[in-house]
Amino acid sequence: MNTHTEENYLKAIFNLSATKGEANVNELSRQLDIKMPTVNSMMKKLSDRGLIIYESYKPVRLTKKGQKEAAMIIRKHRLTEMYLVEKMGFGWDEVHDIAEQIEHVQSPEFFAKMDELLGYPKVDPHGSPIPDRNGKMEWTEYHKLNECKPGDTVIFKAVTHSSDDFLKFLNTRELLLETVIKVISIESFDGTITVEYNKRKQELLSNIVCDKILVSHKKTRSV
Amino acid sequence: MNTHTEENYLKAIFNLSATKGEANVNELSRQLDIKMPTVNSMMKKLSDRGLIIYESYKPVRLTKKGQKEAAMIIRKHRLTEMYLVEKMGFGWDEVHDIAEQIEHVQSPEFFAKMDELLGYPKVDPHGSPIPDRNGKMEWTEYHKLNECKPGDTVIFKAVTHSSDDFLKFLNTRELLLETVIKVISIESFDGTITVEYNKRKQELLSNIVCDKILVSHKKTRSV
DNA sequence: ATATAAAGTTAGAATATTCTAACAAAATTA
DNA sequence: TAATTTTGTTAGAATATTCTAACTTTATAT
Ligand SMILES: [Mn+2]
Ligand SMILES: [Mn+2]
Ligand SMILES: [Mn+2]
Ligand SMILES: [Mn+2]
Repeated sequence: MNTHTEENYLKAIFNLSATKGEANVNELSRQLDIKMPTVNSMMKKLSDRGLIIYESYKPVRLTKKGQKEAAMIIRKHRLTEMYLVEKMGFGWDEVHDIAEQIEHVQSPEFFAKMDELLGYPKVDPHGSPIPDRNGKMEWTEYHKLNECKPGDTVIFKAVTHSSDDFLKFLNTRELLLETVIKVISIESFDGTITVEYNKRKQELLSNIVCDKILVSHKKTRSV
Repeated sequence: MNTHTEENYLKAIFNLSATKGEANVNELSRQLDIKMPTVNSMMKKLSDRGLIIYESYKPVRLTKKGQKEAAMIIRKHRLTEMYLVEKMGFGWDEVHDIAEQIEHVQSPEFFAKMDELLGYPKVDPHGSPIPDRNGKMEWTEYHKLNECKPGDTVIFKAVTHSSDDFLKFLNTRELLLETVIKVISIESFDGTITVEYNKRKQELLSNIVCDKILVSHKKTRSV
């Protein structure tokens, strides 16, 4: 079994890899708030343990084994977040820090029970996919809201960053997952987007905010 | 804040103190499965931190501060056990190991929510009292089943030891908390007790089992 | 192509937690 | 009381995780 610490490194590598397929020491250092030499040592250790591929001066990649173990921690994290929101009544902006701790609990039964009580959810409260027991997860191809065109009607499906502040901001604007959003216009000089949703008209969202919002295009899908 | 490790020591001291009011190094060593010299070092550390009173060759006692902090961990442990049983459907024999881990979660909101969802319970699934937010707990005076006399009719209120094995044994005998038990006879040579409860007649319980069962005498209480 | 900056590494040290071996004190037994 | 057992302590070492300081390699900018 991995220690609490090793699990946090694996998870960070997994998350950084999500976009680029690899993670470098410098980014891990920032992400984990741990100095580079410390990260460097841990990379050697994880490499020795067969969890990552590591060669000096190169970015690290998870091995099959590392991938699987990281996915299981992410799975526990996201199941926990979902449980906290759906079964305990927390807001989506309140669950990350708690899940950050509970993800390390060693008890397959505990997470199996959560999964069951939740009805085997596929996504967490932030729209991120929950890996299944085998570490597989379905990535639906979403678009960033700041890449949509005026006239597009889209559905809010996920956030790419889930800091408390950002989520609380979305709360104040009534912007929840599954909200149908119509893109009205985009300012050419700063990318500010004007949208409509629910009963709100002429709502302004900065480009930075829209960069963190993932949407699917509203289309009638043949079932 | 205390580390995970320090919390486990505090809890062990608290539990051992429950009976004698103090704990010695040797017992702590056995309880925690940590060698005596290690426990000895930790006693110095906890003493330096003002959590216990410690003098060489003497048993340790919790200070006010240590008492309070230990009680808060016990509170989190017992609330968790209650939540797992009442809200997630686990058996009373399945929750200790999970609670042992979740008790270390740092999130007042998380435990406050559990408490609220449970309706502010006073006891855990094993009949042990749950300390309140101030660390106070109500100890009802129960009797051991092996100290009852033939003819007594009592109510099963708590277990003093909650190992999986023991609780599973009680499950197989349909012995749950609140069961009304009638003491029929006690063998003088080995203390084996014959009892009746539910629809079971002439049920035999060893003295060792009865030593771990706490009961209250069934009496009409004026309300 | 240099020079500068950024990223990565090595060396050495600190803290936390644990252990074994050896010794000392206290309690129990004879 | 003296011998023995149990309990407790000290010393010294190992592992895990982290840091700072100094150095090296790679990437970027002039
Ligand atoms: Mn999260
Ligand atoms: Mn974590
Ligand atoms: Mn317990
Ligand atoms: Mn614990």
